[in-house]
Amino acid sequence: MVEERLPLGVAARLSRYLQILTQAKKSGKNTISSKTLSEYSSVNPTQIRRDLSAFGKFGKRGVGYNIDYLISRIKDILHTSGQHNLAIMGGGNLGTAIASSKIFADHGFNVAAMFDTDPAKAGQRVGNLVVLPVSEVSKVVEERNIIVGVLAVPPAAGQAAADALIKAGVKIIFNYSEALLDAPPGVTIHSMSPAGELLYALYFYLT
Amino acid sequence: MVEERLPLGVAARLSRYLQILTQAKKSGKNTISSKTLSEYSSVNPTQIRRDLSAFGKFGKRGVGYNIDYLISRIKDILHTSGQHNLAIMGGGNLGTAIASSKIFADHGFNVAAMFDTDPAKAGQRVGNLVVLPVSEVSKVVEERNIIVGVLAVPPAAGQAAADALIKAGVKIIFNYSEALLDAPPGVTIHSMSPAGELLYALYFYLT
DNA sequence: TAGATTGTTAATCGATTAACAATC
DNA sequence: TAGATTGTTAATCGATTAACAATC
Repeated sequence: MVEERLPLGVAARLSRYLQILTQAKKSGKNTISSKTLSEYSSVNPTQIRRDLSAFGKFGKRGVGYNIDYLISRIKDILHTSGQHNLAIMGGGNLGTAIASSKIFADHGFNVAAMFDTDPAKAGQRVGNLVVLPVSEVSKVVEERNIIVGVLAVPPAAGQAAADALIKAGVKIIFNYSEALLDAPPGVTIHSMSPAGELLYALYFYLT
Repeated sequence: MVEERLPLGVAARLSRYLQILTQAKKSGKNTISSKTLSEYSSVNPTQIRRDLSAFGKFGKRGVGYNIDYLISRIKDILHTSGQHNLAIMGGGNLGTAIASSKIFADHGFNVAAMFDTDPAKAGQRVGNLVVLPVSEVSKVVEERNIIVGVLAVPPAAGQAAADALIKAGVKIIFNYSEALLDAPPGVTIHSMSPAGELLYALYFYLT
């Protein structure tokens, strides 16, 4: 079997299916149809069947897809079965909310460190974590093998926080702030854009 | 000029441009090129020029696009110039973070109410807001003309929170929890999926 | 057997990209 | 004038959709 990088759209959709399947499993389901998956993902059911059947016959006609099996197959396709460590920049409400939720843990992402520029916050506990000063980013990122940095800081502090992570060797920056960030080649910036998505949803409501 | 609903992709991209332009303006820029917009949006520059030129000649050759002008043109196209009220369900860390940020305010969304199921939280202040009990959702949604509900609750409480909003007449649910939600026709559920997006970013890092 | 749902085809539509003349 | 960037074309590729036989 030839290993080629998936088209952007396919990788994005498979990631989305994986997230939905993980939740569906939690709610006690064992199988799921392309129709149900379509309702939760806003992807056309034919498209879903096409995406999956490109890699093998994963489903059972008349029944649907076995959730556990489909999760393991998609993880294989995306090469994302492992555990990965991430660091959160910002120990405020947002950083605390992210650290406390299982949203990343469910997919093998371990919150391995939390940093804050405020000296008064250093040493405070947030769940199992102790907030560290930004001066320790480089050391900790290397020691704990952190490849993903999550920005949960005010927009004005976004670029500085990103720079500290990048300098330390982090390769993927997940930006929860609305700041526009610059990064060198080889570093991926992924910005959440809730306001943009809300504008989009509103457009279809208004028209 | 014929008023037709935009294709999904076009509306999504225009919303994204609008969000980036709003940030770029804040950083003091007056003009922006399709190349720069491309770097921040991950949309091909030719695609951006095509999206915009479908509605008129908004740019200046050799210079780029005037940011203020482009913002006002895109708002016209998306019919999103007005002010809209939203309610946040959940007065925890996430709800507080959303209420405190300007991420929605920049785009004309006003956080008009915050609710929590915890009676101990009712009456507490979060910024300019007073946390209200869930029993008041229907009354407040009507009084304050709220059309968007933002879910910032634990996954197990997601469906109940959504149901309360929908019953009250909210038409757009913006889901920050990882819960899978069911909604009747006419109600749009828009779920954030940070874990899914992170899996996607990781795939391209690993391959 | 009857009902449901997959896997697959075929046709259409929108997205992507390179290239370049027009023009600021 | 020189450099930069838009607006636009043309060609290719991927997404979308309806439809339906296969089969659980």
